[in-house]
Amino acid sequence: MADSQNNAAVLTRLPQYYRILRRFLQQGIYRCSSEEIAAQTDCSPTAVRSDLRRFSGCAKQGYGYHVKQLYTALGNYLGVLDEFRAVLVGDGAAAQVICQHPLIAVHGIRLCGVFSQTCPAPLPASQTVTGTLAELGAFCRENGVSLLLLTEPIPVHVLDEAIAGGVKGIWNLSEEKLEARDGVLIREVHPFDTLISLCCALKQGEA
Amino acid sequence: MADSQNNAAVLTRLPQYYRILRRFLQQGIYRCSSEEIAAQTDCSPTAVRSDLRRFSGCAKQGYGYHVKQLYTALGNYLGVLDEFRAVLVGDGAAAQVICQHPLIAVHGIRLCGVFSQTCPAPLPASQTVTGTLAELGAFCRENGVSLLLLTEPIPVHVLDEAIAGGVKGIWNLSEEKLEARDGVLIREVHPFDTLISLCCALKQGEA
DNA sequence: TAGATTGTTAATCGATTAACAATC
DNA sequence: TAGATTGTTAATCGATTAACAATC
Repeated sequence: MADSQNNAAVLTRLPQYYRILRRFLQQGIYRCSSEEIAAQTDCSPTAVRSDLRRFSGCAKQGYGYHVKQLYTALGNYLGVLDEFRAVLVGDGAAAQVICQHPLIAVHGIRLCGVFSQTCPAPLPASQTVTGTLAELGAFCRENGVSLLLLTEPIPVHVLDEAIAGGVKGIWNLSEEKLEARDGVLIREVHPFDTLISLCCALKQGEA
Repeated sequence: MADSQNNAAVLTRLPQYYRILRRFLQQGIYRCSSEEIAAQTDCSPTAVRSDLRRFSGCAKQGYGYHVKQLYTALGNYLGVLDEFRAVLVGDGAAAQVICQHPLIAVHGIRLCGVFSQTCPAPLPASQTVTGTLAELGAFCRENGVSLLLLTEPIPVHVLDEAIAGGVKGIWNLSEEKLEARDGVLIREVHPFDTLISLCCALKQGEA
């Protein structure tokens, strides 16, 4: 209701703001204006204000935004404070990289397990379980896992088991496209696409 | 000239098409329609046709697109066939993950070196040099490196040396924002933003 | 020729911004 | 009060789409 501004474009920017606010907090900045946020992004101050309108409880006219309040409100809105349980399908290197991210290392997502065709080596200093794909479905069910992070393709029947085990969202970093399924949200993620567009820009007149 | 359709939105889609066409080729599909491409993406067939208009040499009315030709033309346009030389700044795990991507493993980008505060372990079965950040600038100059892939923040003076050494584009996967510099293209990449938006969608009514 | 599918335009849709009133 | 900055609207801008002509 009245969430008319809940469009796709806004939803790509809210996580950016979240990141920027976290940096502000780390730097001891507790108050900021839409202009200061905009300077860290590609958007205009007007766009920032328009996006953050729904969090107007964290702002005062003439003063700006209360960073801590806004960070919390945003985190709450984005579901990041819910500590969703996740499982990674991928090899040890991918797991190590992903574990380092603040969203997992600090808070937001709780990475409960890492699974692969052959069981990955245990992660250093972590209580994350490792196992083979055959164990994935049961593990999801027993541990209330709702998120699946894919860095490599998995067989369809393994995916079916995970979904049967309660997985509701899939973050797919692999090259293989997943087909849509009822009741399951899928995000195909392709970071290398931006590297290609960088090459393109580099090739066309250097600037 | 007459490149009026060269807007940002199109440039985010061309790498997608490139990926999809590669998959088609792997599957032995040598001809496809705009509808078949669109089915693999979030866009409409009309959008695909409009985007690919500039490659009309690879299409025939009533027939569709010639996959091989279009793949090559796209790769050429995107600069991916130029085999830019790149250096990665990051630890061994990040390097291992990034090396596996077809853009680097197969063709497109030539990863010449991996550098970090402490020298990373050599990559398995690869001629990629490893070294410490102190060696980065000289290495870039001596090896014609034009791309810097960052998976962790680097000290400003190291970045300066790399740029002085000829780096023209930076693909920044780290959390630290880089400030703009003349003559250097920077892409800030945040794959985890999509994971956050997935959490958000998951939190709001499951669907 | 009939069928298929691109190329292209004009209309629609949605997102961004400029400007300023509201208010701290 | 004066200065700053949000909140909000109306205008602009740009991207998407529907529809169909062109043509293989």
